[in-house]
Amino acid sequence: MDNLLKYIHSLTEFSEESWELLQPALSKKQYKKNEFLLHEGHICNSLFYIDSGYCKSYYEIDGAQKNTAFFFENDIATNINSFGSGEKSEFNIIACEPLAAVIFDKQKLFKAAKQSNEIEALGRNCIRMFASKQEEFSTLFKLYSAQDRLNYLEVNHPDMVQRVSLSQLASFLGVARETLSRIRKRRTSV
Amino acid sequence: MDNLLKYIHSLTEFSEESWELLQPALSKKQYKKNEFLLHEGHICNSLFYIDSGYCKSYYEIDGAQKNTAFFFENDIATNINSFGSGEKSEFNIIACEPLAAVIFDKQKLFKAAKQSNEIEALGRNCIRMFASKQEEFSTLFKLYSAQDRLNYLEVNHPDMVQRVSLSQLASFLGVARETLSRIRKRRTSV
DNA sequence: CTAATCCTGTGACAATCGTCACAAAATTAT
DNA sequence: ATAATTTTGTGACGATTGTCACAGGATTAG
Repeated sequence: MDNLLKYIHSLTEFSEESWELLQPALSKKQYKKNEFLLHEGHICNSLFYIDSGYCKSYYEIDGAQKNTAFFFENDIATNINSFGSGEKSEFNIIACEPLAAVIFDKQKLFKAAKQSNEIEALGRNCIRMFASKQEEFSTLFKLYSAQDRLNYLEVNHPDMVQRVSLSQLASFLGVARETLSRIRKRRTSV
Repeated sequence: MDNLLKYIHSLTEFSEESWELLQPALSKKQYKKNEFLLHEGHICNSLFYIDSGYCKSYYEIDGAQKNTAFFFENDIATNINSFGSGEKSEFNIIACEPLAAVIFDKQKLFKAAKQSNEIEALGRNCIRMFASKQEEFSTLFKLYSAQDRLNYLEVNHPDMVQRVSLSQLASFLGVARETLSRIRKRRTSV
């Protein structure tokens, strides 16, 4: 829980009392590689704080996996729409490596938030961070070419480029596997 | 303010008392066409509830406008990252038509939120809606081709396709103006 | 260690897209 | 109403991308 506490302190003011109040909403869980954190068709009632390892969200379309996000250490993974609205998730979240997460239970989190403004503020900040991240990646597609998007990731999210395989990165960047391979070749030779 | 009140009620429980408490944070403003709601380089300290008309956010890159979002009646427009973090905005928000907005002032909104859990919840819901929307459009690029993205907009956001000109829509869909014109031609002839 | 599986690179070719250029159509301003 | 401006359509052409196919390399499972 040490990493989580540090993470929380980096986001917002947080007293020891709030931390105690938050405990009932938290649980640790280990996932094996390829184990699901969230299944398509299920309702997302959790926020997943990633303590170690990483996971991805993906849609299954015509039998192919289309990756829409990667979540690493100190990220919060969730389906923000399903979590907020209670609707079924249209995508999956799956561990890409052995993964350790701290799970925030929605109901218990809301109960705790009512008892502490700091917990309330924490929740708001998590959602805001999530929104900023979505905006960032959404903007990439409108401003840049596929090649520029790869550049951007290499500069701003080098960890992602290093840890995620080319095949996995391709759908995230909105191009075919082969195209990403050729882009990389063009880039390195220049 | 009638529309705003309806909008709030559609999102969350909201007592008359909360409504009264919220008033000091609100102000109405009319914008002319091409007037800025938010300027690049400025800090975003407002949420803009769009009462009538519509606006867009865009980056200015190499002298060209790259549109990243459109906000219509009953939408909240803002730079969620700048609003939350206090950093300068990297993009502009500009009225595309004569526009009437209700502006939420950040400082006063936070003050009001401390006095009412319902206002607090409203703020959280607005951010969540914003995050969902970003996620929706971000996903489009990873799952679909340019043609499919246009299809999606026509089905799920017909108002946008109707009200926004082709040139404006193009950068939002991540393609050149000419390409969008040809995609539309292909589509209608099939 | 060996076999099976997965990942990456690459060739070929057609489809799509970006860019430049210009004309027609639509909209806006005076 | 007329002129000015903006928006849209389209041709040409080169660049980029998707798709199919296959081979070599890396990784994983047993």
